Amino acid sequence: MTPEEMIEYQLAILLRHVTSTSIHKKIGVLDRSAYLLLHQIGKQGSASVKALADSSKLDISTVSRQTAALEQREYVYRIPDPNDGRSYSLKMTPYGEEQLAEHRKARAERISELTATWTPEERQVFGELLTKLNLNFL
Amino acid sequence: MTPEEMIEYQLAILLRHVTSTSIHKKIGVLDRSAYLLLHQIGKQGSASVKALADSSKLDISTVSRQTAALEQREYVYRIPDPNDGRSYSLKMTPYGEEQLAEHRKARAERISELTATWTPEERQVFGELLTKLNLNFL
DNA sequence: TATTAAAGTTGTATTATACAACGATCTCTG
DNA sequence: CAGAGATCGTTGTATAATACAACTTTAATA
Repeated sequence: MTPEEMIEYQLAILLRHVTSTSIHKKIGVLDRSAYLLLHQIGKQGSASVKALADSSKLDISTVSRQTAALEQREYVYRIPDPNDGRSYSLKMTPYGEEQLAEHRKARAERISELTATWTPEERQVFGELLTKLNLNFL
Repeated sequence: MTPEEMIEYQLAILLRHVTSTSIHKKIGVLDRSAYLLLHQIGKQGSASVKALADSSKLDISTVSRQTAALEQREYVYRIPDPNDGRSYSLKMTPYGEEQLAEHRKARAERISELTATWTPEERQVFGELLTKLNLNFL
């Protein structure tokens, strides 16, 4: 098997694993969508629905519903964009920040478990290669 | 950011990327489910619905529908299990083998593109670490 | 042998997603 | 500067993958 074949196959398996452990037995309180959106909002300080849709490669209608859910659960609040009456800035509430931090911690712990037998170098290299792969997806 | 945090975040992103490129713009003809099932059947020569459900960590009802679809498209056929009247052995048809091979090739090519700037060692290491991660999921 | 368990199918519900239609607002061109 | 067309966001609808529950048939066990 070539490395490319190994990667593609293992990615397919990984996807299956991760979806099956995240969809119904979600880690922590946030589902993957919520987690990624909060992460993105946190990284940028604030973001519009459109910006989130672009960066997550989801349809704006999907993100609209997801952000509405986040707002309803009081993870985020929205302030009207002063420069554009159609648009909002979504910002995290302190509660949202807290939930995100907690969630990230739970996820990182899960990774620690899954890589318990790895060397620190392996974890480092794996993280870097994943990052590099994701950059090339864009 | 710790390596664990980097890994968990990049995995979340990767999952988003892969689902968005696989669900609606599926590579080749097979969707991910079909691909993984065929792969599994191929690896073991044949498999029952139950065995596939176990190894893919999906509900048996889900796999039942998916294998029915595979059968309907003539990628697989079923022969009754001589030792168990409730069960079938699913085997790939030559056509199914062909489609699987083609699909794997398309996927591997996609990986080649995505890792075009990587060194061969990086690809090798990444494939190995992914494999190791998946083993720990079980 | 009678009861319980297991394999598979089918019905139903949920969830994440995309696309389409729409209202409100913005931008740009004549 | 007014109207046409583009854009932001929401909501309606459709689809696909999934799980759970009910059921049938067959096997295993007590």
